[in-house]
Amino acid sequence: MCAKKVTIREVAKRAGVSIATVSQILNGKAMNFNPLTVQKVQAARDELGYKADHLARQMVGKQSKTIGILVPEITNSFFSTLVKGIEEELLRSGYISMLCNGGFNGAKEEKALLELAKRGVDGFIIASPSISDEVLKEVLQIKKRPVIVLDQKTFSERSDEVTTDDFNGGLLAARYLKKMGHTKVAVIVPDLATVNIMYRLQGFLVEFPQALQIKTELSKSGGQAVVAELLEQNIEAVFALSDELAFGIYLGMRQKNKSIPNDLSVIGYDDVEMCRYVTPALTTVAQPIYELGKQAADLMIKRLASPNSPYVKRVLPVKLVIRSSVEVKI
Amino acid sequence: MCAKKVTIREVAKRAGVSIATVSQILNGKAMNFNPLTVQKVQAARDELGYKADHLARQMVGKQSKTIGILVPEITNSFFSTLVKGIEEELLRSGYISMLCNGGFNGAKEEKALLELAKRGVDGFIIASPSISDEVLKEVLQIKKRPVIVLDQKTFSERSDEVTTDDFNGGLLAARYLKKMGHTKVAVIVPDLATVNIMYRLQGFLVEFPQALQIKTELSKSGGQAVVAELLEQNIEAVFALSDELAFGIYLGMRQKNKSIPNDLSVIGYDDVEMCRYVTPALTTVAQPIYELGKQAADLMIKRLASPNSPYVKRVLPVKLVIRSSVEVKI
DNA sequence: TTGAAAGCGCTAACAT
DNA sequence: ATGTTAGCGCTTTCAA
Repeated sequence: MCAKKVTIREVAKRAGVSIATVSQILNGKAMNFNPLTVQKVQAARDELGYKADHLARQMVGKQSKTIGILVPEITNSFFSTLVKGIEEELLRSGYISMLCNGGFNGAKEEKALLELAKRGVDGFIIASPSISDEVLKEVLQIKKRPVIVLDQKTFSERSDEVTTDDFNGGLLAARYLKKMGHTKVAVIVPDLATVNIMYRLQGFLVEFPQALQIKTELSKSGGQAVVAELLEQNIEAVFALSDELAFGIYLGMRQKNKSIPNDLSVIGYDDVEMCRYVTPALTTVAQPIYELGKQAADLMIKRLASPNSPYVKRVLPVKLVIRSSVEVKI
Repeated sequence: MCAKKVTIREVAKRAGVSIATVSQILNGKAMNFNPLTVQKVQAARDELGYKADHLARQMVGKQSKTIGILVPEITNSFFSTLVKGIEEELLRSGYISMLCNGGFNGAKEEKALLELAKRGVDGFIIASPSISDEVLKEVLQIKKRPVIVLDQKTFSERSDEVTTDDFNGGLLAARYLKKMGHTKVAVIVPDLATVNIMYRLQGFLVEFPQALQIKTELSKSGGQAVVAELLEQNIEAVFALSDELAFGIYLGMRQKNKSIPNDLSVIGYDDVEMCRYVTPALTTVAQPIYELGKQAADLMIKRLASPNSPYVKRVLPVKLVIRSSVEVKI
């Protein structure tokens, strides 16, 4: 009812002890105190509904229990489910997420990171291909706060890391295409290449070293733009390095009155939710995106708990999900 | 380079003035000071690269420049673009977003809101159908922090509000269907009905009072589940109260080997990005989702600037986007 | 076993 | 025009 904030002082007064005692007892050091005192303090706290003020606490150097998250584009299904995974795992441990959207824009990302740092986040989870190492280092150095780099880019040797098995993903896609009897294949390569995407490509090229490589933007419209060339070159099957790209190809094909998979087989990457709903349903390499987020959060929580343990790298498995966008030619 | 935090004291020393002077000058009260002093202080700040500590500032009762955002499901395209709009507008004014995902779960939402409150957010932007009024009020009362309720639910008369013209949206959909010659129509109604969705329905029913109403969950799988009944009842055209629902219907239809729009016309709501990429491209009522987010953020910023101005309600226009999922029968 | 007191970095009222 | 000082709510030595 009454909106007054109850402070530690009131609890102390009510319990008839000093504020120091209250602080101690309420912070896990109860064992050093007379059980009776403990009792009184806890009772007082409960009666008054006392909750320690987060901000005051941070000021004295405690954790903020807040993690900064930076993604390039929350609107992208991949990142939104990633964020969901992170956010849920974090909240479970009492951490909260501060989200920033970098928009693939270096300057904005830097600003966002700085703002996050100002608010005293305990750590950063960063998934952004365009963030530069220098910015990262700069932000990092302001205070010794842990960073977890996700998927998009390797960050030297100074952080934990979670990735998926990109190389294998590429391989899986290629093998499937080969098995289905395709030989004249292409792969769409983003102009803004990141480490993990390159691994996918490498995996793919193991089976199809001669594959036609077409560069474009890693987005729906990027995919759409590439259809003309695909058709000109008489490509049978194309490996899109992301589902987004594949969806763009779908649209491009429809606009040219061509059909998938008759006129062109396409295989995507990510296994975003919409893959099932698109026509024909998109065959794709599934990354455990939600799990990726959870793992990242988990790593962060562990790191915060023991800041000096050696850096960890986790790699999550991928798998092929066969649906209807690849023609069976044999 | 050096990770030490530079405090106001060092700036003061360097400039040869007191910390109070520094604080004043750096907080817009420079006009009361000797230009020379101002000069010195600013120089000192720049040389040292001083940035006021956010937390210390908050402690003395300043704003945190942080807004708490609660959405039910960030994974949903509608909410992710909403969040993007909010986040971008906020960041532009130096505010940062703390995002929580409610997951349509009252308890989790409450927890999230409480965590946000603990971190001293200046205000809340809440878009969640399942949040109860009591929880909202409770959180609100802890401190007098403004709330903006978005879309999903009206929150008594104690907050600003942004919505879109839902009634008109429903009307638009109905009129189009009628104009295209459809008479045997259905509308999918979510079992968890929110105010704005009800308006859509009402608008639709103006033109089709006798429309078949089918209840289901407001999600892709909800849409999928409803296809059987649609077919049984020989419905010609269906109004899905959200694009998600429509996508579900697409899948359901494909599974039954039926085609859209030949066997069933469908019209969606929201105009999520995927509408263009789905086959056939989905005709839908477009809400300016991104704009909705921006407006909400804008409202919040204004409210924070003048806490006592009268509450505002903005309603944004919607429009019909005609694509290929409705059959032209005339 | 408990309490007094010194900050954390900043702002704002009050002196000078 | 500028400096002094008292907090904000909490944690943490250090003494008692």
